[in-house]
Amino acid sequence: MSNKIFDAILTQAITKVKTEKQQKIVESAIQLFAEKGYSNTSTAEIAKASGVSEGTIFKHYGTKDKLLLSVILPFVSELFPYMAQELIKKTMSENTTTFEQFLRSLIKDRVEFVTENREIFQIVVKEIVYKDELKKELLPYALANIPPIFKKVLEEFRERGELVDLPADKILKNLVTFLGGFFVSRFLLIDDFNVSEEEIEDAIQFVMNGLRNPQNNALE
Amino acid sequence: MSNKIFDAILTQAITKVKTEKQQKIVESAIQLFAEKGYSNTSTAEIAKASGVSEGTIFKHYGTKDKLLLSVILPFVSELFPYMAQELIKKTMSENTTTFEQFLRSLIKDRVEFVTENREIFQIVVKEIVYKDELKKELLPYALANIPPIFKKVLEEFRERGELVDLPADKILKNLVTFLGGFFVSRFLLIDDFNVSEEEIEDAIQFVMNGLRNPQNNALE
Amino acid sequence: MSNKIFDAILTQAITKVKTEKQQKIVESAIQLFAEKGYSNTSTAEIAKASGVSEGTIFKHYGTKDKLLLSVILPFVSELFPYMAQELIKKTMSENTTTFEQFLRSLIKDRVEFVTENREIFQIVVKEIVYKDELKKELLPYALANIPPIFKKVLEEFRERGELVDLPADKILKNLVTFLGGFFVSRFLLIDDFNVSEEEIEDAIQFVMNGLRNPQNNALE
Amino acid sequence: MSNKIFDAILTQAITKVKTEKQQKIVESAIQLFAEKGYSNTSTAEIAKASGVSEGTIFKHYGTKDKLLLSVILPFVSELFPYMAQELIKKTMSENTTTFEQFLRSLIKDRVEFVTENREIFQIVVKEIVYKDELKKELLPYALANIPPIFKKVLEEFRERGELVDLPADKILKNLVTFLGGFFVSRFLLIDDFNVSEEEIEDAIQFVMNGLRNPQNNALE
DNA sequence: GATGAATGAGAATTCATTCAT
DNA sequence: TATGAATGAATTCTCATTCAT
Repeated sequence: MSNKIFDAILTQAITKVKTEKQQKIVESAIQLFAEKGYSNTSTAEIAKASGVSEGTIFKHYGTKDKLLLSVILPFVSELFPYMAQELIKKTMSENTTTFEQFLRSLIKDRVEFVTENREIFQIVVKEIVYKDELKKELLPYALANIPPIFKKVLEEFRERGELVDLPADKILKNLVTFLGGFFVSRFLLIDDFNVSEEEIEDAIQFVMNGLRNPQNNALE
Repeated sequence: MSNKIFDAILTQAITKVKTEKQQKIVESAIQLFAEKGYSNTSTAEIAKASGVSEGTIFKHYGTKDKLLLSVILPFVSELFPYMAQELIKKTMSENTTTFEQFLRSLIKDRVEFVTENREIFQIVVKEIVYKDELKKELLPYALANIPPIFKKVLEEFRERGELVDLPADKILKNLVTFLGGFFVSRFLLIDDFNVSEEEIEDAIQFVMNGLRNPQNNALE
Repeated sequence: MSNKIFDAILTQAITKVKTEKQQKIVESAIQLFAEKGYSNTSTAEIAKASGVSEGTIFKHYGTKDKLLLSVILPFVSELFPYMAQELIKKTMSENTTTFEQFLRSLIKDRVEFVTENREIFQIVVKEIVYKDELKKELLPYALANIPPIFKKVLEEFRERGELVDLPADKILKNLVTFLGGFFVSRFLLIDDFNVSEEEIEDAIQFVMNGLRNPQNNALE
Repeated sequence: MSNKIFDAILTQAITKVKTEKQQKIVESAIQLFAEKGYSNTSTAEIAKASGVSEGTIFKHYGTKDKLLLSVILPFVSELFPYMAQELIKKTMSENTTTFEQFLRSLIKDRVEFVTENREIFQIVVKEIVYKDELKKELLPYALANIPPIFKKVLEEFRERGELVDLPADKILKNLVTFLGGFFVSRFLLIDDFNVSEEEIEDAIQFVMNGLRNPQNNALE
């Protein structure tokens, strides 16, 4: 997020002391954006939902766009760097000596995080899918931050002999595809209020072993 | 799609002879909706892009909403039932005696189909993600059509001893999660102009075998 | 007016066939802008005054700014080139053998023109004074068109021995200062409905006895 | 300026002790009004430019309109009466025995004054041109104060045989037209940072040779 | 069937002004 | 005295939709 405006909005959103009304504006905005999407939510609705005049919204956030960013940026800016740090920590930690343990820990941790921030997660995904500008800002940022570290982790585990003998790139691609599908389907398509332990275990088994019957080794 | 309006629009969209202008309207609408999203595309833009007056659009489609459905419905109404049929056919076909072959055939076939209809695919996904009403209409429809047949297919292959010994439900969930992630990431997030054979093979290997090193059988 | 947008608006304003409502919009805009100034006139007022919905105004003119230009540009684009042509014609004409005759003819002609377009004249002057952007567009344009030709004319008359022996630049500056003051004071400050012959003659005498070569005593 | 509100604002603006913040408010207001015009300057801008809260502005000045008057009135109320006094003094003074000397002295003095108060001059002219209400207040006031005294002065000089044999009214009209054009063009249209001696002399020569009695050939 | 002028409801945004602290 | 949060009316502008031709 090299963009200066982004930085300005972010620091303001995080550091600035918020009045009660501002709190309510952000809360209402989060709820409405998550539910109906940014484009289908009017500032009048937000104002009404938060018991505030429209003027107040613009006094504090300038434009509807900046309001969206004020909601999104703290989330994404926490999501990714945090992930990066945790990835490394988990790899090294004693509790995650195997890749499977690492994966379990990662999924559980992110499920918890997204569960807590379900609505913002929905907004982010919806707008990345819908607003080209946002996609163009956020996607490169995400791609620049996560994959490199993830790849290192994967290489580490592969060297330990735990992973299939494929380039880390390829492993990463499929893993991210599955995890992306997992989070989006659970937290956006089906508004699943809690992802069960069992479901997580099933996912882990799928990632680790695939669908092939282990007894049936006749590779084609 | 129990909805009568849907049916009416659908039959009209499919059966009715289209004038040249109507063709252009639909083409332009598809392109613009795919690019900018339904909410961010005005009828004025569509009119301009298709070299037609705004009046004409409404003469033919009544409302902007119906225009969207005229674009989407033929696609989804073809996509899902067709898939169902093919699924069965493929399972039974001689060329797809193994699950892996079945999977390969399925993915290739759908990649081809979505590649050809990339823009409508993008519209459908975007609006399912964005418009709750559409999600509520299409998702149940899709869930009612695909999973049951898919489950049958999976059970068939499991009985043949090719698949891991888990309930078809669980297998299905993870498989769909991955395939959903695959198509959305390739055709929507990254506007990939052609998905390579290699990429497909990698995906198949991932689904079939997972990430675990086959040499390392130390199950935890 | 090198600006492309200006050209586009100008040609559209001149060539495009106007509906009755458009006529009324322009008429009302002219009257209100002249009376209250552009900044102090709302599009709602214009809509009301012209018996049209606000939407219609924007359908035709896009923005309030473009409406202003649609009103102003035909006037200025006619005013200056026309002036240039006339200036030369008058100098050469037999009826204007002396500078005084030339001056009289010029003033009368422009008085007539501005009298007919009094309101637009007021708008132009007001906005040049008030809107920096417009001043920056229009002033250089005016300065590039009028002075050079004017200077030639002055030099011609000076060579004929009719004018004081000063650089044409200096003569021009003072002449324009006076004429500018004349038109602005009569048509803007005091909303004078008709400038009398007598007043014009007084002005001419004022100017002449300043510019006339004292050696040249041949009073007409 | 018969208006009581005007008087109240004026006396307050002149007599009341100003806090530092008030000083800054007025300074910023002057600068912004001069640059962008009253209508195009928001109180928020003024607040920001002067490092003061918006509340403070309204605490002190009540309305934006009154702030404008607080800026303008001290200027005009000083400008005109002062001019009147000076006019008489100059006529009688020994240094200004001729009309030309009087004119030179007058122009130089006013050029100096306006140079020092360039911004307020710009505000006054802009708003007189733009705001009908202000024009209706100030113009009659100016017309009631200046012309009568000016006329007396002109009559005095005419009786001395220095001026052309025309009614003082007519002389005045053309003189004011030229001087008005002079000040407005130099200090508003072209933001001339200093009007040169030479330019002033040229203007005087222009005026003199129009007004000077041709029988009176005693050039200074 | 096609046009395009016209609409009016609503969208985002601005702004002078008020008021509790 | 000074603040700045809050307001609501007004402003520019958008847009799906209607309708006479």
